[in-house]
Amino acid sequence: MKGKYSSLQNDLARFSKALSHPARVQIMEILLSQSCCYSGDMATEIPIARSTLSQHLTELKNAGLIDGEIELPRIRYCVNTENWEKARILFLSFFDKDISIIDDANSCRK
Amino acid sequence: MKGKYSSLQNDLARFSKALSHPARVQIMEILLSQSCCYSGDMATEIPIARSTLSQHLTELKNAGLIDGEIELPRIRYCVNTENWEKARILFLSFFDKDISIIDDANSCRK
DNA sequence: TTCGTATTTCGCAAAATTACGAAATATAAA
DNA sequence: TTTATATTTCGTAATTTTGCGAAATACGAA
Repeated sequence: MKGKYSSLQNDLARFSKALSHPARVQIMEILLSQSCCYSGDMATEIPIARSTLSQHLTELKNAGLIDGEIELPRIRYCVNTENWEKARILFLSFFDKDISIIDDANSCRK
Repeated sequence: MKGKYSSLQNDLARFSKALSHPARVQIMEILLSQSCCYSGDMATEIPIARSTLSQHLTELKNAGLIDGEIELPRIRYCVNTENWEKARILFLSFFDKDISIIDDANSCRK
């Protein structure tokens, strides 16, 4: 009782925080729908300044949900599939107590 | 092209924000596991001051995820099942995107 | 009425978030 | 070397979040 939060609670909160801004939701939707994307291409779709977009990309990167590969002068952003799957499992088990999907995911993992 | 965010994006961000703190994740877990709960009972499990807990409960209430029924001097909190289902559907559809797209992403990676 | 209980609201402070434009960075192309 | 391009980092500001303890609130019981 009254101990620290569990690591699952912290992980779910961390991923939730990463998705707690509509710009970041849109970024993930773009990356999920078209494999990879450059920051500039997203900037034409998302209604914020490029420097602000860059900050949101950094936050998603820090949360582990995306990776950025440098192809100067551009940077190619992609979903980090391993952590995306981790987040997916966390949210599915949080919202849907039917565990079968999670067991499948675990059995496919590495 | 650079329009406002869609209502689905805003809704998902709003629910994500509600779950973006481990205390609020724990609150939802408690309420989901035992239908309803009094603030004081949660206070014995969650490692924050009662006044801070009250703030988190208010945030979850504002996000629509929980309701509070007054039974003075206590308040009985319950999951708002309608909005919980709404959030559940949003998250499930967000995370259930076709994974093959992600495989494409890997195959096109330099 | 007074006391006890449960919870919130208030007042405050520290820290984080969000946002923008300007400047810096790093490379390829001319 | 100079120029163009894509993106980030810097500097700054406004707002929000998180946290606590003290005080307020509302009721039932003594």
